[in-house]
Amino acid sequence: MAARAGVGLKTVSRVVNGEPGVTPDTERRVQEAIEALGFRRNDSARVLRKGRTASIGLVLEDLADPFYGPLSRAVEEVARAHGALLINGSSAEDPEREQELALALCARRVDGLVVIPAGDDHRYLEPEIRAGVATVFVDRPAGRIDADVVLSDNYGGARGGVAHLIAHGHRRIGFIGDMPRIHTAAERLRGYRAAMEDAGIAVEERWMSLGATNPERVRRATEEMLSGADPVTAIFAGNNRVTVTVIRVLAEQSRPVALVGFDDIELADLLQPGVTVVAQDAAALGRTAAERLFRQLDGTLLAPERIELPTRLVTRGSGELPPAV
Amino acid sequence: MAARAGVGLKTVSRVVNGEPGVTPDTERRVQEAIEALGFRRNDSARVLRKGRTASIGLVLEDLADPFYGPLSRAVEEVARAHGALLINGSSAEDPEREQELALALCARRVDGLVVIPAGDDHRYLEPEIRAGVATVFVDRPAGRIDADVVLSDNYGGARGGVAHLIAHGHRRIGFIGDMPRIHTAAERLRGYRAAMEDAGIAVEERWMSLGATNPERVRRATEEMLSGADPVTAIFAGNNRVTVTVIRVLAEQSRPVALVGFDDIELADLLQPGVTVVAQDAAALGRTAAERLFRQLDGTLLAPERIELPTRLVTRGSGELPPAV
DNA sequence: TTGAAAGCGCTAACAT
DNA sequence: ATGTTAGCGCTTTCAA
Repeated sequence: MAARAGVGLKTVSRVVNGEPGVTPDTERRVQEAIEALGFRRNDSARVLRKGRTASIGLVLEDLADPFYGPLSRAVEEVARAHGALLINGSSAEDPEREQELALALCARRVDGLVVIPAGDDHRYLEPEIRAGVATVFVDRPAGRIDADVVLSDNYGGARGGVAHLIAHGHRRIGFIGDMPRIHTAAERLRGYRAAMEDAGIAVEERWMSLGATNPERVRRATEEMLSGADPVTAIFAGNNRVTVTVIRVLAEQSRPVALVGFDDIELADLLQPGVTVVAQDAAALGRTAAERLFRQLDGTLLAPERIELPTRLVTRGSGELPPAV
Repeated sequence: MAARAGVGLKTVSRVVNGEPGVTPDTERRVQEAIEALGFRRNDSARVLRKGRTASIGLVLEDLADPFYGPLSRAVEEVARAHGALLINGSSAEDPEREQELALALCARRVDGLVVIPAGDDHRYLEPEIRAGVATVFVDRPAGRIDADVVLSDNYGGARGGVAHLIAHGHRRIGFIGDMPRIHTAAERLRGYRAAMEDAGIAVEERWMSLGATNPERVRRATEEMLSGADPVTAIFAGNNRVTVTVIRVLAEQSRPVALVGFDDIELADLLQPGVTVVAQDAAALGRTAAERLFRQLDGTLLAPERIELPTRLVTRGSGELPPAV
């Protein structure tokens, strides 16, 4: 490479990186050689030498979920603004896979890591963090480790949503959520209980159903709450997956059942009735986390913080239905 | 590291990589040292030496688009099955950004590249391909370069969808699509024209509108087609973004207008009427492309091929409405 | 079974 | 303005 241009190795390096101190004439000669020989810089070697990879990792649950797409995109935008690439992987809600992925990313020497936890113990990241890998957790808190966390106000959002149903006259309100080991699910359930308690309503066991969010289970849970002697008159759906299935089941019912869902859904406004939701801003979640990550990297070393983003109640009709007699 | 365990450098390497030829006793000593000193293998150096990175790149249009989420996830699954990580970036439909991203990925020495083209000239990838980077294009064909391509049958799908409308009595049918420079948009328009021609219908200019898919423009285009002397009685929407906006506009109309959309949409079955669509399988697109990529990598060197996946007409009501008088 | 030496492609530090 | 040297952390090769 250098030989072909008849210059020293370092000069080539200078040209490639646009560093100063090269005569226009030499530069041209080097450029020619680059073209002719088809030179392609090897960033692996560069990384090895410089210590920074200009890439960050994102471990999330499922890239195909409409909630994580925008989040991921927001992280990518911030990374791009900082000249970094994004490597991402899906944990599929499996703690082991989360760890495996996160450590693989660290072995690649990503500069930082944004993690949407599947597990509840992140001590395995301690050596990495000590070694300088910036780390931020999003959507759910880190487990057994002190780190930056960016969350939505799951508790407050759910509490507000359920209070909204109560304000519209409901007392028998069902809650269908994700597996209780998932932090967001637990928090939303807590919000549900709080709103009910605020209204002096004693919650019955059969009004609550936590578990996998696959359509079959959610359908069964919904149907059970709607049958029997004193069926619920309203349902609070714990996330977007649940909401979609509950909508399907409610559409088959003869009497109207009120519904408020956590997470916004596309076309929710066009259904009959429109679906009232507690919306969280997935993009803001991602953006905030990524910005925090790069601030860690900038050396503005700040103490780990817990940032909570507000949710927003969007009324569209389904949450304002009165209890059916 | 090696010093601490009192062994040679290579022995540590052997232990870390689980290579044979180490006494259990020595291995234990090395493991201890690893724990104590918090060793973390640096894959950058490994890559530099081995030549392969066990990672592939994915350049797509927008990770936040519900069409690309599942596609990306499918690519990731295949990569994972082959022990590779996925690095992905969004081109935002900007050819320059596509190129910048693709080349950045190549500089990182990804083993392969899956590209959803934004531009129509991919000669810039020739040196990379020659250097051994496996490359597959998805969703849209490569430009001015001979490479593997995995596509949906955009032409046939659109033709079938429009024929469906014609079969239900429509003759004045509008087509609203993406910018004509985008291959899928052009192909779908071609399918529209073919179906119309098959039926002996002379297409009028004002029935066709191609351009950006932002809500404002699509809304305007829809409203124009629906006004005037001989308004269209049916609309074929060129992709999921367009469909969503058209649904909104149609919901405001007093008379019913038939609609068939390209791409499936969540909750399309629950709207009134249900939305008839030409569905493509985004996950299959991604899976097929990624599998092809790894077959290139496996050395089963095959000649570049063009694979076309079928689409599926899903009737739900909106496409079966008769023309309103 | 183990180790020493060379080198992957690059850049930082120091000549010239 | 340009070149030389050393070394990033690992694996490959060959020798002990």
